[in-house]
Amino acid sequence: MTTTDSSPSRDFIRNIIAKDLKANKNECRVVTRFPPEPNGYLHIGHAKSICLNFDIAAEFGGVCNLRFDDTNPSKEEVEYVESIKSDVRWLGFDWYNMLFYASDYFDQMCRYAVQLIKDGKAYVCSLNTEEIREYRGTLTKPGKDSPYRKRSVEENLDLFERMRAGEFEDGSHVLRAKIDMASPNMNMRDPTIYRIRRVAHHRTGNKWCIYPMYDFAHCLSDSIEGITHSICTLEFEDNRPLYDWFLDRLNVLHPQQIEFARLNLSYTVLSKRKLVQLVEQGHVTGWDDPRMPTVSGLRRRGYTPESIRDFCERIGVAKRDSMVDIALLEHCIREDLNEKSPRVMGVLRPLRVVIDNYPEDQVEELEGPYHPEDQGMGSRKLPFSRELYIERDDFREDPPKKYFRLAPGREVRLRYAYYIRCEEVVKDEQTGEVVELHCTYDPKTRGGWSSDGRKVKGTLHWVSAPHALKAEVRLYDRLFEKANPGDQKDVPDFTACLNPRSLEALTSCRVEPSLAGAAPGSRCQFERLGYFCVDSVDSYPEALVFNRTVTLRDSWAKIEKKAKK
RNA sequence: UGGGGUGUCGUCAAGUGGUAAGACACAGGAUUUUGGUUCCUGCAUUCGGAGGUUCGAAUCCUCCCACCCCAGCCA
Repeated sequence: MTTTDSSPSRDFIRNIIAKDLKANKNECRVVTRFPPEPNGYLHIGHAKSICLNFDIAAEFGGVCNLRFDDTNPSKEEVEYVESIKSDVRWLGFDWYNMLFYASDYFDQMCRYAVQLIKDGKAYVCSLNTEEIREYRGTLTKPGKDSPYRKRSVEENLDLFERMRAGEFEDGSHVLRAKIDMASPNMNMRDPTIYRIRRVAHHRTGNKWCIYPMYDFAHCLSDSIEGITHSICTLEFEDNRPLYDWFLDRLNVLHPQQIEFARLNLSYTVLSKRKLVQLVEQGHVTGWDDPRMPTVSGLRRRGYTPESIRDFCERIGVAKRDSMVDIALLEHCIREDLNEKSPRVMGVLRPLRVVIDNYPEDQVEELEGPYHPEDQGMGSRKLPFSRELYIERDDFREDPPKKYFRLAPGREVRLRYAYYIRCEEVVKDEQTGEVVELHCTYDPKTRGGWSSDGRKVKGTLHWVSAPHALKAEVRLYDRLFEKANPGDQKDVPDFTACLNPRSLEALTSCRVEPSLAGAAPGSRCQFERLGYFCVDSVDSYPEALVFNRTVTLRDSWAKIEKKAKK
C-alpha cells in the first residue's frame, strides 16, 4: 500500500518519505532498519524506534530489517541478541527473513577500507590513544595532522594488511580516514575507522582481530542492505557529514540519515548506564523487574504490546528534546485493559465480616458477569456465605464527608450479592484495631437490587472467607519520586530519587475461587482496585502471585487528598 | 568560546504568509451495581524575546536569549 497525496501528514519523517516517493526517489522503494547493538536489553525508548521503523515500512509498502550492530565484541553477547529478537516479536513486529548482522559485512568493509587507502583517503596511524586525543584539538581549537598522515599508499596497505593478520598489539595502530584535522566538526578530524581488538566475537569468533568503528560500519551496512531512510536519534546529527563522506568517497548506494529526538519518560530513567546500575546495585530484581522501563519489565508488569504501540504512536516524532508524562503510558494501558480484562474480585487487605442473620451452613452461588460492557465474555459463579472478607479501606469507624462505604449503622451493597448493614465492630482489646465486623443482610436484595427503591451509595467487592484463595499481590508504583531523576541539581546520584514505596508485597490477600490455576501472564481487573496479571516467574497454580499493572483512576483518592490540604 | 540542533497550553504535538488541530493531564457536570467505564463542558487573543517586512506573521528578515548534543581505539 502506498500513501497517496491525500494522506494527512503524521510527522516530519513520514513527510520526507512521502515527498521522496512522489519524486520517484530510490525507485519508489522504502527500506528502513532497526539496528540495535546487542549489548543490553530493549527498553521503551527502543520501542519508539522499533514502532517508527517497522510502521513506516508497513505504511509505505516497504520492509524493515532487523540488524545487529555488532562491531564491538567486547560489549556484545548472544544472550542479548536473543532477548532483542523476542522483544521485537512480542511487540508484534516481523522482520521476515531480513535479519542481518553488521558482522556479516566484515569482509566487504575491509575491502572498502582498502579502497579508501588506495585512493589516499585513509592511513594507518601509530599514535597512541592519548596522543590521538591531543592531536585532535578541542571544541574551540583546531587539531593538527598526525605525523603518520603522509605515509605512502603502499606502506598503508602493508600496515593495514598486517594489522588484519594479527601482527600488532592492541592499540598500537589504527586506520583513520584522511579528512580535515581543522574541521569545526570533531567527527571529521580524521576519525578512526578500524581498531585492533583481540577479543572473541559472539558470531565471528577469532576470525578477526580488527573491528570497524560505528561511523564506518553503519553507513556501509545501510548501503549494502539497500536501506533508503536510515532513521536514528539526534545525537548522531554531527555524524551525518561523516556518514555521507564515506558513502560519497566509496561511490556506493547512499541512504539518507534522518534524526529524531529520543524518548524521555517522567519518573523513570532510560539510559543504559543507569538501568545497568539499578540492576547491579540491586535496586531492582533484574532487567525484567516489573518496575523497569525495559520491554521485558513492562511485559512482566502486565503491559500489552498493543498499549505500548499505541503509546509510541501517540507521543509523536519530532526533533525537540522532550519529556513525555508517564501518565500517558498509564492511560494507554488502562484503555486497552479496560476493554480486554475480565472483572474479578480480590481483597488485598482483608477485614473479616460475619453476616449474623445468614444461616450458618448455607452457601449460595451468585452470578457475576466478567465484563460490564461485553456480555460475550460470559460470567462466573461467586460463592456467598456467612463469613466474608472485605477491603479494610472500605470500612471507617469515623467516616469522613463523602465517604460512601461501610461504617457503623451504614448500609452498602456487596457487588452482585446483597445489601448489608454494619451492626457491630469488634476490636482487638490490646491494640484497638478493628478485627471483625458483624453485619446483617437483607435477603430481599439478592443480586444487589432492592425492590423498595432504597438506594445505597457504596458498592464493595468481597470474597467468601471459606472459599477464597490465598494469594500474594505485588503493588508496583513509580520507580522514582522525582519526575526527572536523571537531572536533579541538588542530588548527586539519581538513585537518591528512588521511590522507597515502589514495591509493596501483600502476602495475605484473598481472591475469588474462579482464579484457581490462573495461567502465568494472564490478566484481570480486580474490581475497584486496578489491573493485574499473574506473575510469569514466581506464580504457581497453587500459590498465585499477582502483579499490579496499573491502578484504576481513583476519584475518591483525589477527594480525600483535596480534603487533607 | 568552535560546530550541529531545538524553542507553539502543565506534558507531548499539528501548523510551511490568511487569523492557533488533537491527545494526555487538570477542573466542572450527567449516567453508572466498579468513587471504574462512557458522555457532555471548560482549558494558548497567542507561538522563547525585541525589532522589521506585509492588508495580514507561529510561519519571512535582523538581532538577542535559553536549552540539548559533539573533544571514545563506544554506539
